[in-house]
Amino acid sequence: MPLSRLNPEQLQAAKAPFGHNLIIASAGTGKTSTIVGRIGYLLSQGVNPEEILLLTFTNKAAAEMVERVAGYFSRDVAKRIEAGTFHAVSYRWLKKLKRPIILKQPGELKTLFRSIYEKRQFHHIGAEAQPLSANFLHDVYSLYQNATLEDFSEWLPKRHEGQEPFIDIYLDIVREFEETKKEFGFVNFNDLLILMRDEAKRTKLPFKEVLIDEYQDTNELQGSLIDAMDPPSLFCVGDYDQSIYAFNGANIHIIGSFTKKFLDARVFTLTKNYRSTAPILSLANRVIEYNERIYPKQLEVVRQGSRQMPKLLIFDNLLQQYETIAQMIRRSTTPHPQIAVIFRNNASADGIEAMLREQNIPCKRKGGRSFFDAKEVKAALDIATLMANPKDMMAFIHIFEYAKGIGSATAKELFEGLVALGEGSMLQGIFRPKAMTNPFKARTTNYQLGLFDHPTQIGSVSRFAHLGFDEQFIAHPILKHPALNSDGVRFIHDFFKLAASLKQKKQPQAIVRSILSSTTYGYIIEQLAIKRATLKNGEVDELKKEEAMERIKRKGVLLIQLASAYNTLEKFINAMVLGGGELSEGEGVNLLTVHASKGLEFDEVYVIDLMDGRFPNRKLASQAGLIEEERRLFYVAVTRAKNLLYLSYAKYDSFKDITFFPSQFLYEAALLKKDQTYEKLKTLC
DNA sequence: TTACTTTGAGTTTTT
DNA sequence: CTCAAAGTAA
Repeated sequence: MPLSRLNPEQLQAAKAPFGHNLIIASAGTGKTSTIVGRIGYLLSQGVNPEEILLLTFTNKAAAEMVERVAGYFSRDVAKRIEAGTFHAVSYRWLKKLKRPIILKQPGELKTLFRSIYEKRQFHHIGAEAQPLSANFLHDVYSLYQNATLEDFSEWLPKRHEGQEPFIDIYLDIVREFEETKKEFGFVNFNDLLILMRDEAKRTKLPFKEVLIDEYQDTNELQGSLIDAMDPPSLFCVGDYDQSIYAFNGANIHIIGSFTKKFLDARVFTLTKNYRSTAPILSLANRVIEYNERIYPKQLEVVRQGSRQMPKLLIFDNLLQQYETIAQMIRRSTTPHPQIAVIFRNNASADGIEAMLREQNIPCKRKGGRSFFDAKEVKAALDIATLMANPKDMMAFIHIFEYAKGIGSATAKELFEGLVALGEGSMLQGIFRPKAMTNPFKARTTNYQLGLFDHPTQIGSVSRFAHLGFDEQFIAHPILKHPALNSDGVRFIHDFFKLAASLKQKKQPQAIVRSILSSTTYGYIIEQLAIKRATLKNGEVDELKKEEAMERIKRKGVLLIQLASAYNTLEKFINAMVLGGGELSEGEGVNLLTVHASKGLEFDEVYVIDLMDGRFPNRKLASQAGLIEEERRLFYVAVTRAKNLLYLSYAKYDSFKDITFFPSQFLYEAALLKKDQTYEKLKTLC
């Protein structure tokens, strides 16, 4: 029973009565054990696993907790618990309710937003300020959805000065954006939560208790979703000092006002730290004391024995820092997976990774974003997406843009042509096209003036007869498109063949394999490799091309591996969107941003690049309240360490010729003696 | 409308 | 340095 392993204060929390329970769990106090214990307690009290909802910050965290529950009970019981991120759970529920939604990669819908934005004119408005750019407006809107329940027109001018004159145009863009998404069934991450909230308002969900991990990072949208679910019992676990997602609308007010919101609230505080040694903890506490306290912090160190002091490492040069740390890691007796290098900005990762590679030290880096951003991965997933959702015009366009002579405009017309030929179904349009003289009605009226009704002229089918394709294909009405050249026709032919073979398959892995070995995909990656190997003078470096091809193939292998874990194509594709960012590549030393390190622990930790401007990020910290958030980031970083903690900074970047001052947190940690530099840094916030 | 060239802007963190 | 936007030729 998981409860027997808990200490008295954890046990008290785990056995809390049903109701509104808040558990303040500082770093390393056994938060996960307490949640697992709580689930165990609920199950022992006769609550069905299906009636438990566990919301976590990452899907990995959810999987780990479910795994631990499985260890105490059975896999079958654990699997029936509804667990995952807010987004993943919402997605599953909306699917269960048969809502017609297609989850798209965030960047995709941003492109859609941009195309809607570009139809608008701004210059006729005599405003002093420049309008926000399309990308920026999209991000502002997305933050708005997460951060507040106010009207956009109220919220935006408060945050962006001088933007009132544009607000009507912005509202119109947003309206069309929402309408277009609805029309295609596309949803993004925010929509999942919003739609789920609407469902929760309409119908009572079957949960007896909702457990929320990392409650301090809940934003207004997530908060309103929980309110809408209105479960009979809440079990919220968090730590004020670890709130680091303000940029995503996280609001520490939500955890701070829990007892005001629920007058019957019970608060449990876990005070015993099992993770870190005393010197590490006291360093962390010294720094976080500089933030205003909401709850008093009274951490007790449990661990005794060897107590190595945290070490400050100072370097003259940035590269020297990376090099020396790589050497220290090489000489360390700590197993590599128990070592982490933690930094504020992803930019730090490249330097340290290169140095580790040089010394043959394997390392593991969160490769999620960059992996799925790669064009070759996108192309493969777009093809797969199209098989799962044949209505996805964006995926179709992305694929067909690779064909020579076909751009986004023609690709769109081809898609619409196929849909017309298939009487609403693109796939049917490919395989069983309706007899139709010309699927491109709109075009005939204003383009090339109907020339292509004559068999030998442009747009007629017979002009491709010499390419040697079978008669049935040559007769396909889609080939009547006047803009097509023989390259385009060949591409269409190969794609049709691929689509036919994919239609036979069900297993995602088999589908991915077919895609990767297809002529269409081969053609796409050939183009990508050539582009990457093209030198400034326009020549193609064959060696470079080979290398590019090699990298592309490696990603393909990974994609096949990823696909093996799923038994339907739809599940696979959506898991890639929902959990794609969590996937990491490689084995060995962990390279992590502070944000990514949340919830993890390591024997030996290096927090690097602790320079003013980088950490804290000066551009951000100068804004009100954000130096506190940077300080919490520092707190999260150092509290990852169990035994050994190294903090490092470099005085100079010789590549960019920048001189650095040490981070103010090093002074606050009393690793540096407060001097004029510190006084100067303080004035900057 | 596409394909290619040049210019220019930007580099925080994530589901 | 990378990548997107803008410009330009066909």
